[in-house]
Amino acid sequence: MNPQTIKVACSSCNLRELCMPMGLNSGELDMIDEMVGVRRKVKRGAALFRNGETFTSLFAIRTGFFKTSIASEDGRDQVTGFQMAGEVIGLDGIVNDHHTCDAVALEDAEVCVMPFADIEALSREVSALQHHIHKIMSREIVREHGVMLLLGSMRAEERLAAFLLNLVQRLHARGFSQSELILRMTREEIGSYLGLKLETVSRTFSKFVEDGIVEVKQRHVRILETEALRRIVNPQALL
Amino acid sequence: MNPQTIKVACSSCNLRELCMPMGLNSGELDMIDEMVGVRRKVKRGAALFRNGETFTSLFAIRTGFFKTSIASEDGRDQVTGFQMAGEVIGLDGIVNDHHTCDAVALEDAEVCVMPFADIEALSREVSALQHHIHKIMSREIVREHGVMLLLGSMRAEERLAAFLLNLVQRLHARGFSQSELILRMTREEIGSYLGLKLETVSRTFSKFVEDGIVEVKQRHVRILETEALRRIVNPQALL
DNA sequence: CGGGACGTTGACGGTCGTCAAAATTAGTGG
DNA sequence: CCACTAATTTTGACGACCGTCAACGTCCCG
Repeated sequence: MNPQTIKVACSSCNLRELCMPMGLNSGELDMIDEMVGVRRKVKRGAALFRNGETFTSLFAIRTGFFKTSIASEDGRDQVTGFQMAGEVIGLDGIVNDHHTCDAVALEDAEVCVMPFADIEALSREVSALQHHIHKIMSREIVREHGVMLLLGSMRAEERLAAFLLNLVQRLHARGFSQSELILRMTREEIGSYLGLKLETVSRTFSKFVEDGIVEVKQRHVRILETEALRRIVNPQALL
Repeated sequence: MNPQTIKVACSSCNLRELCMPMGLNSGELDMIDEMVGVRRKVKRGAALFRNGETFTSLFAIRTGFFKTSIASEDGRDQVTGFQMAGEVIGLDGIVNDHHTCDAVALEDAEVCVMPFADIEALSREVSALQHHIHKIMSREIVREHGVMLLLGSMRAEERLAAFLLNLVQRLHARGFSQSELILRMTREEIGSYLGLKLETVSRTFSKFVEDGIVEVKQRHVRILETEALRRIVNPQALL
């Protein structure tokens, strides 16, 4: 059997609560199973889609870790997000029928391919799915507002602290440790996301280690003082 | 008649092509007219909605100019966008049924109130409307990617040049001049949006004036050298 | 075992933030 | 309509933060 077309029902997927609406009856679940046509495997370093490619589907991440990034005409690029299991990517492609960013796997990954035409058709039948899609898009808008706040008003230490807290919180929601994580991205990719140069990211990690807030061994990070990170993000909130 | 409940049909609104899907038959247009319940006037300085308020409706701007902003817990705030006629605001509220930002009118404004429950109901009937809503949300996501690029990788001059070009382009699409505009926001609000302090915004304007690229008289701006602004945004693209 | 990608650290400089003061404008009430 | 006050804008001086450039160290994969 072609590994690209393995079929596993959404109704029995353990990420169901992350990417699908709750409270559907079995008939509705069957329709969603049918809509999610195929799985696709993406090797580490490979692109799920690239800027300019025709948009046909949204992708729900089953396993693995992605970054999305855009490039300006003069070659600068900006990482716009890091996505993990249960999150949906490809929303940028809807408006103009082609993707406007690159989505690259940072570790071997598998995604569920959801043809957008099918999503829209099914949304007209199942209002819970319709509302779920709207929520996913709204959530992405709200997330980006938070990134704008970070990029627009925070200093390097605040940015990195906020980044670590956000990552570990999302990982914890998926059953991983609250205090330990493995970074799937390079210092340069972190820097691109946070609007910092890779040297500044490295220095800021070193500062946190000196202060006893985290332990860092390459990409393995152990958070020793979550509260200290919170205070760094929100210095005035103590007053 | 209560001015808050004046009714003017979408089908005869001259902003139709900006906020509504094209190619609807008259029956579909009637349904949309019915969904857009009321208009609402918002005085300059007043809020259309505020962070924490219950989300019920999206708003299409008929006249006027808005800013949206979020506040962090420690009092910093970040302008997340400036919106003008034909644009839709309130999308942030969908995900958690309450708004997560403030929308404040920067000049006297009038909006069309579109109850979101009605939008969803009608979207299930009219697939062109459904797709249009998806596009509006996707467009906002793509716009925010651009802001992230700006905040993450551009210097002050590049940010302000990109800001002016974006504003004048959107105004031109609404029939205004390609080279002249009136800023409806303060230097501080521009700075907040661009991740700069108001003094830096002011200094950068002065620099552009020295260089003969723009004329600035308070909030009135005349662009003398559009190409120079483009080169500032994309310095390397010339090579 | 070797080469290349990745990460760390140091020295230095530039950009932009901070603080301050003055100028100009806008808004308010008489 | 005008006077007065508050808000906004401009400009300067100075310094902090972070970017740049460079060298070195470490890890991973073939």
